[in-house]
Amino acid sequence: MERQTRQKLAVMQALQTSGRSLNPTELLALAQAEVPALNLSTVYRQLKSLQDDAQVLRVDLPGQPARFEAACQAPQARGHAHHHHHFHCTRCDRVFPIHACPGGMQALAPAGFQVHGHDLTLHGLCADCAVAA
Amino acid sequence: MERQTRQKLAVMQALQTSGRSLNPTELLALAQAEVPALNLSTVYRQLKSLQDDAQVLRVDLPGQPARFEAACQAPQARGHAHHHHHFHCTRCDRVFPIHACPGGMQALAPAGFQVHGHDLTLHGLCADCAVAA
DNA sequence: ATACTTGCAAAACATTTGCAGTGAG
DNA sequence: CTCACTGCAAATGTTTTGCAAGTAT
Repeated sequence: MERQTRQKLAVMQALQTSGRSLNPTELLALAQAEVPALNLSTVYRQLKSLQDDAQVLRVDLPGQPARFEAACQAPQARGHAHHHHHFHCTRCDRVFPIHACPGGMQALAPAGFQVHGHDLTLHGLCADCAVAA
Repeated sequence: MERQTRQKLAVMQALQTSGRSLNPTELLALAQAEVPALNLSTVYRQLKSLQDDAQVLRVDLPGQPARFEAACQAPQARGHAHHHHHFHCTRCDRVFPIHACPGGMQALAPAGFQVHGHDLTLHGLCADCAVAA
């Protein structure tokens, strides 16, 4: 049986309030506003549990430590999350969701290969940083 | 001045002979056939040096430790490597190069964002594993 | 000879786990 | 009152670094 704790609440709220992908250390700092004694191990454990509940999504960008984001509110059919990609700003290091996909992935693979999924990450400047640069 | 050592030779040869992407530990095992006392630190140091020489490319798949591959022989104009992507077989865990690209990335980004590059990874079964499954 | 490289051990990160004490149901 | 959850410390896995000894040039 899964219990409702202050720690779990704090992690989920920090994720929802921020509105973007956070790494566990950033998340710890934010959630400690709510529960000062919160421990990094607990953040990791709650992230795992929240992923199982489909309340949190893990975001893995190539060559970077994992980040986590609050799952989209609208419940998708049969529990799988909305297919999306990410934009990584090389200047401010923030990550933004991209709700579009080029498609046609099977055509890129060599003959005989079966494509079951894909990950796409765009790199560049976000709107804020493009203005600042 | 950069020196020519048995260790550097062994790392480069292991990478070229294998013909695929290897992680530093796999690479160490292979290169130790040539230089038994070879140390993992040296593998990492040589990989860094070979990347600077553009003889080796780093392959970062989301959520996985880094792998490395021998750079394509044909020298590209102005020293930048041939743009390519990767296919990751979820059964045998091998990684294959994909020399195609869907393109049209700028169109996926929100207004005001500048796309400077992208990474694409396909997941599924390679030809060998598709037959076996 | 000079100074770049190596091997080893230890440090630096990211993440996980064992365990005894705490607290939600 | 129970048992899942927490905090802490220690372990794990990957990559980096300090340093004294080795070796290309």
